Amino acid sequence: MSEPRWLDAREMAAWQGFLLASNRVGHHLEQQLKEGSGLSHPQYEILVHLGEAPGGEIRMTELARSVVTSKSGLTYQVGRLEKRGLVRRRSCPTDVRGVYAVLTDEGRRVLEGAAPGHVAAVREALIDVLDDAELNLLAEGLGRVARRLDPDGEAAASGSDRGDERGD
Amino acid sequence: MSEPRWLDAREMAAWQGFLLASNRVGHHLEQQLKEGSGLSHPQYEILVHLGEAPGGEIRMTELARSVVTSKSGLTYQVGRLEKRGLVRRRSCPTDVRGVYAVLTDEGRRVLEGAAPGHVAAVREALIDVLDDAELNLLAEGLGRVARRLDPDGEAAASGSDRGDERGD
DNA sequence: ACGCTTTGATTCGAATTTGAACAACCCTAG
DNA sequence: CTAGGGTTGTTCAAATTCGAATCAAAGCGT
Repeated sequence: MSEPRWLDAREMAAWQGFLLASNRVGHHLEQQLKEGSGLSHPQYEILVHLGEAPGGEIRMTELARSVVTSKSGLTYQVGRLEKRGLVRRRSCPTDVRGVYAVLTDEGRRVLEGAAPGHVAAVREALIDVLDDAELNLLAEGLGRVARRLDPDGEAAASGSDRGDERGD
Repeated sequence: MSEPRWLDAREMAAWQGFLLASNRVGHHLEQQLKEGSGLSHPQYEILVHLGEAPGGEIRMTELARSVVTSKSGLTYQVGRLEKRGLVRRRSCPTDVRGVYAVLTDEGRRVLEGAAPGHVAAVREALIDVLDDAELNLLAEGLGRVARRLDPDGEAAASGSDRGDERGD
């Protein structure tokens, strides 16, 4: 811990690229979603997860783990979605405290309406800008980065990936 | 605009990796900065830019362009930094409306105190997790992605990079 | 059955972000 | 010189975020 190892030019470029790309892609998608379907990105993510879950319902806590926002943030966003009729709350039969978030028909409709524009935006902003090698890097390298910072278990499967592949 | 081109498995993995890594690295650094120096990431970025500017001062509008936040967001954060004595405001002599944000001695001290821990965190979270080839791809690929989404000039220099390299 | 520790979800207050509206000002064409 | 158009920075309200505190209920060992 003597003199800190500063970043050389290449490392700096990588860091700057990562930082800028994160922010700009984030803003770009936020924008697209908002004007395309009136959804924020957190909200869209919630709908996606619900749409893929069997029965279209997930417990709040589990949902909070799959999504970027905190627990209280999730309560807020689900409340918002509920007010728009895209999601419904159902209390868990086996656990009085438990609450399921359930995707309504209307919610599924909105989700399916929003998805094409969203993937198109993702392609335009990120995927289609990169070549094969670069795509692999994002998947492998950044996957590794993300996994190392996993708030949950430090003990990730030693295989190249975990089992929670989800769509978009 | 017929049937949208969905993401195949590899593209999906890349997108997920990028998204997760962005969020987790962001949170990680935010956390580290906050408890290391009581600075938020936006605030730290402001100090860095000021620290590299000649005379340690930059016009508000120019600063707003270099940083992630919006114009009003910048006003807020500079106000915050001013209250902590790390930044001072100075009105521009040639333009009455103009305002320079100026790094104070105390501000420079705090910046220099915060920098080592920050780069260490950046290394730990991102840089040191990737090998040489991956760093190069990251710099090139995400640099390209970021440049394409540049809110300012669509007309970027055709060279591989622009001239605004900044430290961290 | 009884305490005690965890867990599930919400509520609350404080901090932050954004875009729109605003007031003041610069500059250039005519 | 002077009106019009663009700039500059701030203010404002609304939306969102987070973490800590809260409250009820489940799980557990005895």
